[in-house]
Amino acid sequence: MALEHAILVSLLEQPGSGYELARRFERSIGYFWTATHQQIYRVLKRMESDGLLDVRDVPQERRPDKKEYSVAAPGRAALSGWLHEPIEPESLRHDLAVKIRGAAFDDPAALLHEVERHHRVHSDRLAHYLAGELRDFTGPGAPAPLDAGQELQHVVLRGGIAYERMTVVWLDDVLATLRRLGATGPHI
Amino acid sequence: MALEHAILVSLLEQPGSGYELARRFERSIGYFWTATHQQIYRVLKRMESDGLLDVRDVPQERRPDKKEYSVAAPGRAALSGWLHEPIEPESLRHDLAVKIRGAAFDDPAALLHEVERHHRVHSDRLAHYLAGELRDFTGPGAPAPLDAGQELQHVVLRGGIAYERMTVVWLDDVLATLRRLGATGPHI
DNA sequence: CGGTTCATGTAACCTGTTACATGATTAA
DNA sequence: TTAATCATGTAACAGGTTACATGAACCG
Repeated sequence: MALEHAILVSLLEQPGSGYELARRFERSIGYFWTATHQQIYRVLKRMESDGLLDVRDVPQERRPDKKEYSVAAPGRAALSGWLHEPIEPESLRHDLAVKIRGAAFDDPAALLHEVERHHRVHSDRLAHYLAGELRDFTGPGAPAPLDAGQELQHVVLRGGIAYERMTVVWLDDVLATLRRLGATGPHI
Repeated sequence: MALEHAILVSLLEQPGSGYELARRFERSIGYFWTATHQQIYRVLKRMESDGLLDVRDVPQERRPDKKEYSVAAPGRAALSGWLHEPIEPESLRHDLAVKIRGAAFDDPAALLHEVERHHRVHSDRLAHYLAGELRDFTGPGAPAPLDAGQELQHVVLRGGIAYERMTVVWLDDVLATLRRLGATGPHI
């Protein structure tokens, strides 16, 4: 149930509404955990009724009112407990790899456009992460020295950067392989 | 519904029983898509009743009989259709990154053992993939030249190798960061 | 007048996980 | 005789996805 924990971390970093959380899950924390607003509202409700979160109604002018959630003491304890439990190292879930192996039973060259599209998406993400790193951690406007929370956010971002960089290089390899197969020969 | 497609690819590569598929999902195809036997049996049953697969009862001596599944024409068509559809580039789902960011609100040093454990698991996977590459693709006993299917399996395996290598390097970075924070200072 | 942003939700469905269950054979 | 391997499944539950729904404000 890592979504709960991701929400606890995000609300500890900064209290906010379901809507705001949904947007954070599109960037920042969303770099390594995704969730839709439907999921978030459902889980927030449960966490509140379980006493992990506090809610505060915030009336706003010219905007709909919002509910601002923050972490209650039992929520903090739950997070701490989870942090001390071991978790399973993740395994990949990679549709594109399934497609690439499946291409042996179809036309490998037909995958070229798809792989090129993924290549563009990952290149864009890489550029976006690098811009964020410059803005928040390594650029002239960034705080120095960083506090522990910022150091940890930075090392997680470096992981995202390493992942995207590795993926772009691998997709180049995939493209070269598909082109070679398309050029030299027939398929099954 | 990528599990269906992963099963189609695996059964095209080699027909087999639910049990055999479950074991393949622990290695080979499991490097980039995981599934348990319960899931596999459920999906096989559905795919068979949808006409995507053929079943053949195979009586065995000194072993329980098994059901050998193979891909029927509509299954092959379904795979081909999926191969020509675009899919969303994946996003990461990485609990460990959630934990690392969460460590700012707990004791960063307490995560050291957990991260070291993940480091060992990924190092082992890397060694395992490299051994497989040598055995199946680059070593003296490997077929040469490779056919299209083998080339594609190899490029997917190279992706797994790149992923594990990147992860091990990143976890070194995480360990150094956690040690630095533990050494220098108090936390929130 | 139409699209985007802010803000919240319900309902149905599909997928994935965990626990339980059976039963034969083979190796230590 | 105990554990592991081969082989198949059911049931309950948790988690994730997709579609539908509402409504104000603001920008062009």
